[in-house]
Amino acid sequence: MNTESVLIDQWRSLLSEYSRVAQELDRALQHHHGMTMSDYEVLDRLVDAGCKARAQELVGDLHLSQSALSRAVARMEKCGLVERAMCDTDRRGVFVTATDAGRAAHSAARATQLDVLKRHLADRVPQG
Amino acid sequence: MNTESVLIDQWRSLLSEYSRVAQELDRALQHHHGMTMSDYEVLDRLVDAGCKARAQELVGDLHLSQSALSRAVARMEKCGLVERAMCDTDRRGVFVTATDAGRAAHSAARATQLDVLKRHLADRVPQG
DNA sequence: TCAACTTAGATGCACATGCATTGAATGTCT
DNA sequence: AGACATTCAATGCATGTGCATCTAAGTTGA
Repeated sequence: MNTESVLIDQWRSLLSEYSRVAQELDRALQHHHGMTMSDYEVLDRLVDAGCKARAQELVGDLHLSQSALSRAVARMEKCGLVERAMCDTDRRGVFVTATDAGRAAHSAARATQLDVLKRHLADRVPQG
Repeated sequence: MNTESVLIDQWRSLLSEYSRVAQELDRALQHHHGMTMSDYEVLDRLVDAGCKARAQELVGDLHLSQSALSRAVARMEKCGLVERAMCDTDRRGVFVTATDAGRAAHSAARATQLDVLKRHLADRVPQG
């Protein structure tokens, strides 16, 4: 049996599709919102979590290393999209909260994301 | 209808699976062969093309920018995996050829790749 | 209480990437 | 032939990333 070439084909497909969409998405987000795909992911999870979350929680949900998250938050803080706050119960921890501007940016970026996905995931067959 | 959340779910799945596999793959290739995932991709396409190809052709098949390819080839040349040669018919062009060491490295790295894919794509349902 | 260990997050560092530009070679049009 | 545009590949630059490390804070155990 041909398990190996099937695996490789699967991987190549996955890689291809990811690369295609990610490139468009990154470009669009960068161009329209000055935001990385990672930045948007962070903002998105943050909003999902009620616009306030421990950095630690976010790391678990994202495909980013701890240091990458730290810098993403720093970037976004500099842009006024989020704020960092001490955590009372554990002063090692950091609460990240989305500002009004952050929520607005998220909303706008989400529209951009959907637009890109519509154009570049359209040919995907939904899996049974 | 709920097209939008379906799209987003699809994208999140794609991103998740890609990230998981890519991370393992990158780590394994780096650790065992001192090679980037991109380096391996380049070497792989090169072997597919008969161990000799124009840089230009490679760019088309890969998910890399022209500059990234240029540097990947430079890296691999420094490691003795490939060689660059003038192209007679178009002296702007560059032929990239896999050396013996390059072919050996490809073969070894391919085994590593398959190992990772077996362990991390195993739960994928093959599509129709 | 004090020492050893663990955990949260920031940062120095090396490095891969994309964009824009450069320089050379080729093509095209008059 | 000569001027202008296009293409190939390399490179300066800015930036995002992971790894290893650091500091501060919390935890555990004697």
